[in-house]
Amino acid sequence: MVLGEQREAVRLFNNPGAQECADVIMSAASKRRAVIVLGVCEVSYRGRTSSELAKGERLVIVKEDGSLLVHRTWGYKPVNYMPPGAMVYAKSDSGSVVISAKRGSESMRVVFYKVYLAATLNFRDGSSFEQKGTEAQMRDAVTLSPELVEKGLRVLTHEFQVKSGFVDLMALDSRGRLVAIEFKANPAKTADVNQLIAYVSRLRALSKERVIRGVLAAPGINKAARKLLADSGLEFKRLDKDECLHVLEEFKPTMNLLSFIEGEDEHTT
Amino acid sequence: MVLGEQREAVRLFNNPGAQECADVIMSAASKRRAVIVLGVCEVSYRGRTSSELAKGERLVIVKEDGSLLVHRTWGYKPVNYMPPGAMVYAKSDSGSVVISAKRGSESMRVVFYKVYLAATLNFRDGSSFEQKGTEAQMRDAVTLSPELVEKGLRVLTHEFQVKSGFVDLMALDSRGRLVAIEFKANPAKTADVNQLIAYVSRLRALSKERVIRGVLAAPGINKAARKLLADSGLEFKRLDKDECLHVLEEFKPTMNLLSFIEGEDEHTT
DNA sequence: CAATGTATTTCGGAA
DNA sequence: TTCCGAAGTACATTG
Repeated sequence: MVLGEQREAVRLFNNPGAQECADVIMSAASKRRAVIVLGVCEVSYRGRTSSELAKGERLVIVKEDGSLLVHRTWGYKPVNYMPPGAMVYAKSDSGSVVISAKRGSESMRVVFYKVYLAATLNFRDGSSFEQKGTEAQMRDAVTLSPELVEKGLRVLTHEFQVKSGFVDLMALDSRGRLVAIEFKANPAKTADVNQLIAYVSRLRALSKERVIRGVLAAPGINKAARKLLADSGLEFKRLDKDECLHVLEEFKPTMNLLSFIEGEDEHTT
Repeated sequence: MVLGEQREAVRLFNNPGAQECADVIMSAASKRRAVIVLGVCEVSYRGRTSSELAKGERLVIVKEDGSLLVHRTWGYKPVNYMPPGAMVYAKSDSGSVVISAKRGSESMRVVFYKVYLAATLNFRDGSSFEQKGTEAQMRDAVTLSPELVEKGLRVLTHEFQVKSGFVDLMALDSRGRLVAIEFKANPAKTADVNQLIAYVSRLRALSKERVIRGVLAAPGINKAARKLLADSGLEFKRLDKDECLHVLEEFKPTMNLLSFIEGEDEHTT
């Protein structure tokens, strides 16, 4: 493909026969290389559910980690797939290419009646994927600047475990009341309120004499969720993702969060 | 690609120049056809979060609905993507191919420094995707055969709305107590118990004199969830997916569920 | 290893 | 259109 180079990043097989195509897939699998196959196929899956997909033209990707994706020409999600870790086999069977994938009790079978194109990928891709603006970062920002939620707030701990799960952040307000804070990076929904309800009721069961506040901190909240929250005696605090990122940027030069928290724990005796 | 046929399912562009590649993508977009591009690219995304992905060899799929996927050679999920509905543009810029996608406040930019292969797909795929063994089907099976959960159970309604959400199935047990049933197609977790807790506490608030039972019906349950369930005075009922499917198969010849339920509603005055 | 919760969740259905 | 919850969720993280 790329003449003059040692490594061939892409090797094409145009209109391969069934046997050739099966060989290409098996050979790629043995070398831990990804393969893409374009053609007419049908797919069946047995495992967590069962599914059947009748004949049609699709793109199939067999990845080097054993994951297998069947993509149509529309939609974000693959119409059928196997998660990473599957054992993938391919064979020729009466003019068709049969790709089978097994992973525990799950199995998938793709039958290609016609293959337009197969390509093996010998790709290099060591780059890391950097992402900003997640829920964890909102929590970190509030840990660094509790006033993002309210003035006088003091952070006690994060990921505090109760039976129903983990409270994102536990804090004390200016009047000494415990505050359980649940962060959401997206507009809060009823399910998120349920989560907070469960946490707060657990906390109240743990300590009946203390006043426990529950705060849902998110960039927004829908109407039903807001109503449920109010009815449950809990609070909403709008928290902007950009503000949080801004705070993190400010603190970044000084220290990183991990060492900050670890250090504090060590100094607190 | 397929000689002698009118339609060309796959059109290949081997080592295309930047301008040619951009043209191929724009032309495919205008005809609502999918394109795949193999090559060296970097990706940035701004929107719900921000992300940067440095240079590496990847497979990019531009689909006919405007979705755009950047796949590495491993992993089920695309490393970067735009959901369906994006406006996709491509242009050549100083030897590189720049693909931009916009959708509301989200935007993505893929820069290809080298394209090994581009292919436009003129695919036919009208087949429907059939799936069996979902949570909704478990609920339907129990509606048809309430004894799957327990003897003497009578189904009242499904998707009963309370403030916290929708109760999968409401029923009366043999002693006239209300039973709220939550189905899970997968082994039940703490989060599922929290959901049931929220529903049952809502129902109890609605009718203080009635006894309300809460049942979590799933093929299994993990330990923590089972403990939380017991502590909350709720019940677990193991429900096998295959049994449910069996019931559905049995009833299938007689009537379909929809007409069954609709009909019952009409006759109930 | 199991369990827990996020996700640029996506997707479909119902109000 | 908005809202809601399931998903063959996948995935990272932590006990």
